Amino acid sequence: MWELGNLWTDVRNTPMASYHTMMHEIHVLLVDHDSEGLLNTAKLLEICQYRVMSSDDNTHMAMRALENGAFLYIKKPATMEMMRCLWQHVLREKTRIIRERDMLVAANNHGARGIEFRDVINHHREDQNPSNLESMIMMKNKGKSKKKVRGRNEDDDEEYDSENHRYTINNSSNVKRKMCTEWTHELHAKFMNAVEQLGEGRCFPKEILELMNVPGLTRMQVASHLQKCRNDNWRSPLERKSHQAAQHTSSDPSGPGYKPRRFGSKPQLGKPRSGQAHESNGTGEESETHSETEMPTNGNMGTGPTMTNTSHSHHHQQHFGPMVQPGPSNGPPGANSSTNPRHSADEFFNFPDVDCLIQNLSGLPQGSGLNHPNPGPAAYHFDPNYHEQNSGGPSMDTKSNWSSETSNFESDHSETRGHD
DNA sequence: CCACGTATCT
DNA sequence: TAGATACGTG
Repeated sequence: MWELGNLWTDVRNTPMASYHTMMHEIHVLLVDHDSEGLLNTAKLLEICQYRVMSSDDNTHMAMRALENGAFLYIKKPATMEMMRCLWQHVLREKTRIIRERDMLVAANNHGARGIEFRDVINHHREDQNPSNLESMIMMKNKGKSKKKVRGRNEDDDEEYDSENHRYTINNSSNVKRKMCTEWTHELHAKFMNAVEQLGEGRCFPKEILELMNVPGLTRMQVASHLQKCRNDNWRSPLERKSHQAAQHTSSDPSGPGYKPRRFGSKPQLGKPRSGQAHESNGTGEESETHSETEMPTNGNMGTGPTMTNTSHSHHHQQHFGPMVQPGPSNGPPGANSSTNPRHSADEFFNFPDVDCLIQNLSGLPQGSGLNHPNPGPAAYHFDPNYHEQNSGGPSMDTKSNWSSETSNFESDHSETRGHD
């Protein structure tokens, strides 16, 4: 937790960014159906010298901000204490973003590609009517998440989880958010590449994760994605964008409920636990097919195309290399406006003085590009056209891949999983 | 305890 | 819906 007192002092002593200036750069968008509450909150914020952009008809703006990753969402009643602490969240968030981007950039320099994140708010609350919102603080945000196991009903207050980046503002009005990775085209391509390397009969989350070598990505996430892909429940962002993508493979033999399993997944049985017996391992992995106990879905395997290839035979040499980047690398905030058209909401996310402050306090480079929602080479993409730009790019037939290539239990990967 | 697959949640 | 999480199993 940041120490308010120290920071407060630091901020005020900071020559490069006066407190007043900094606060004025923190834009706060208020959305509240209760005009009185709106006024009250606005008043609090203004007392604290934030720049308040409240407007009774700012629904559109609110939505744009949300779409672009607003990250603080505060419920009423807002208190002065909360207002006074808001700026810390801005700084913290920005600092974190810088650090994470640095990490990702470093990783990129080593050939590894970070993952793209988006805010769950953005994901789940698109349909949310602004009138339901109490009030919110809109700020740019993208970051990484890490799982946090919680009880199901555990919905009440939570402390700040440094790994999860969830916040709780003391007086029970908790400001929490949840991040989730987005399986982009590129990320999925890596996933598929790993799957193919492993062989479709024996792709396990852990192995996939290791092969993917994507910083920040967790096994759980890979497992989740694997599940979706196995059940053919995943659509690439492009497909999603292109309007549900026409159901694609509806020409299935088994009828409407037909859901071919991918990658030859075999729950439990197919999984040769490291040291474990892994009965009938060796070559004939299909032997498990009948020994199968409770996976009716496996019947689908038979219906599938039944590729006999090994992973190598159809190894698509997909170039994950130069990930499509929206614009010229690291251009100054407005420089690449041609490729990165600004949104109206962008103006919320521009805090030059805050960056300055961060630089002072943390020693982080100022050229970190935080001024712009679409910073460039890192994995944070705000550009809504980003995927569209990709679409023209390397046409990796990821989806069709799965459709055509089903599991292969006959693959002769003698190499079992070598660890654990 | 770890990793997995599946079910369920958000 | 997509992705995260819960949960039971080996």
